[in-house]
Amino acid sequence: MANRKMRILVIEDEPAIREGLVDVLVFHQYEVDSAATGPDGLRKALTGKFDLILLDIMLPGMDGYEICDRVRTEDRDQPIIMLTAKTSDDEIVQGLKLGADDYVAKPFSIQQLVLRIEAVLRRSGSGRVQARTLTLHGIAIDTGNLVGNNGNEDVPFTKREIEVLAYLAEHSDRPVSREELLVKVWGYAKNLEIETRTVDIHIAKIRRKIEADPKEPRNLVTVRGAGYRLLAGG
Amino acid sequence: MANRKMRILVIEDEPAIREGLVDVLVFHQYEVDSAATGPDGLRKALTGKFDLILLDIMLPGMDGYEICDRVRTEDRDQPIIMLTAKTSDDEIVQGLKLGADDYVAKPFSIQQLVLRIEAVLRRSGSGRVQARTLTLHGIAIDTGNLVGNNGNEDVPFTKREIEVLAYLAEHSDRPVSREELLVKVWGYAKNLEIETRTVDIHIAKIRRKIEADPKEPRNLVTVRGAGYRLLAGG
DNA sequence: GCCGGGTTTTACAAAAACGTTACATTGCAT
DNA sequence: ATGCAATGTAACGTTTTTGTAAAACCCGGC
Repeated sequence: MANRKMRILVIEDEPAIREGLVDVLVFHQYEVDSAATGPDGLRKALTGKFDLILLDIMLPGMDGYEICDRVRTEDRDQPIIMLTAKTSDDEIVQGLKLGADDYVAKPFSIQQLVLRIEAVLRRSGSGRVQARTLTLHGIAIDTGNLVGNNGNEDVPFTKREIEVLAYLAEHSDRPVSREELLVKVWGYAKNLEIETRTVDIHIAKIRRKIEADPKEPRNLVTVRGAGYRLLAGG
Repeated sequence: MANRKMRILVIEDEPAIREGLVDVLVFHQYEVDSAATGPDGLRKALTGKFDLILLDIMLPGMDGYEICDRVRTEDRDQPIIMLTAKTSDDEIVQGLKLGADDYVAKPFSIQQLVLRIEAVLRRSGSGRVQARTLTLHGIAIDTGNLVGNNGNEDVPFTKREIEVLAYLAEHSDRPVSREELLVKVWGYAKNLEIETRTVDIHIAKIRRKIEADPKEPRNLVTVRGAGYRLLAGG
């Protein structure tokens, strides 16, 4: 599973959008299949071979909610991203409640969509952290090779550390709580009473690697009462 | 995301249902209290500290309609969801007339109920402090990151301070009393003799952060005898 | 089995936030 | 002006949150 191509199914009736999505995803190194109708999409989805399903809500023959529901009945862990035309909260909430992992409101930017796709795939445990470079104050981190370079020497990171950093980087507009990290990175079930300090420990270790002065962090700051936040830019 | 747990009161006489509801709601991250009789339920409901009340109609001592009515007389905005055993239109209509925000007919699926709860809470907009920017005279406050910026430097806020500011901002058309803040932000029960100055202290601390001259507040003013008021705009 | 890197728990220290008490000050009615 | 109730706030003790060293644990490779 390490480096095989991820398989994505696109269920979308509008030809222009469907073909555009397929092209973009192929360009981004995914293996892509597509369906133009609800029933056809459901049939393909139920083969269970896809790492992710991109699912439009408005479809001829069968709407996205029902497909989502039926696929999830079959496979609780099938990652699904809903494509919703409206931004109505109700619609989004309904989608998420039916088990979608994320939703993207149309019109969406390709970049946005690809980010979400990578996030969902990583979360789903397929374990692929997109190889890229995180540029912080005083250090650049190659998430693919698990190493950083501070201009002086290479600094090795563990996989877990990179996962934490990648998640924080993806949500660098806000602080991320320990609970959220436990759920999204560690895969703990939500709602459990928490009695672990493992997040803090990992943050401390990361800080020792990425901060010139870990006591005065400039990259990975604590927002007391809310969580940790990675400051973008460098 | 600086948010507190939502508080829900369950008023239901049948122990099995009541306890089941409590368990489910606790699991869903709500802070839950319950009452088994009408009078007890009314007493708790009138404390005003709950973001939502789940109210059975058939109750010993006092029926759900009366409770709904009396609670609504006290607080027009108290969100209430009725639990009705019958699906009779009359019953539902009567409940909605009396001001219930929604009704759920027994037997209901948990999923269904949780969806309704979330919908009502979202509509009522109470509780969770959503990330946004409060723009005041001389300072802009990012409630998601718990920091303000006065054009010169970053000013950190605590969670409680942000909750108070957010509540005042939401009701900036009028002064908000200390008691109301204690109920809505601190979660104290209403009608208790007050012997704490903690609200004043927090106001003082907030003023030191948001006012150029805390002695002459321009953003957070005192309305003697009525409470505090946050002046919008900047 | 044993070793070793990575991870988690334990245990304690430090820092920040919180609430109370005590007293000062202000505004308003008389 | 005087008195009283409401408001402001400094200072202190308590609780909660966060930081981190050190020990325990876990698991794959040999």
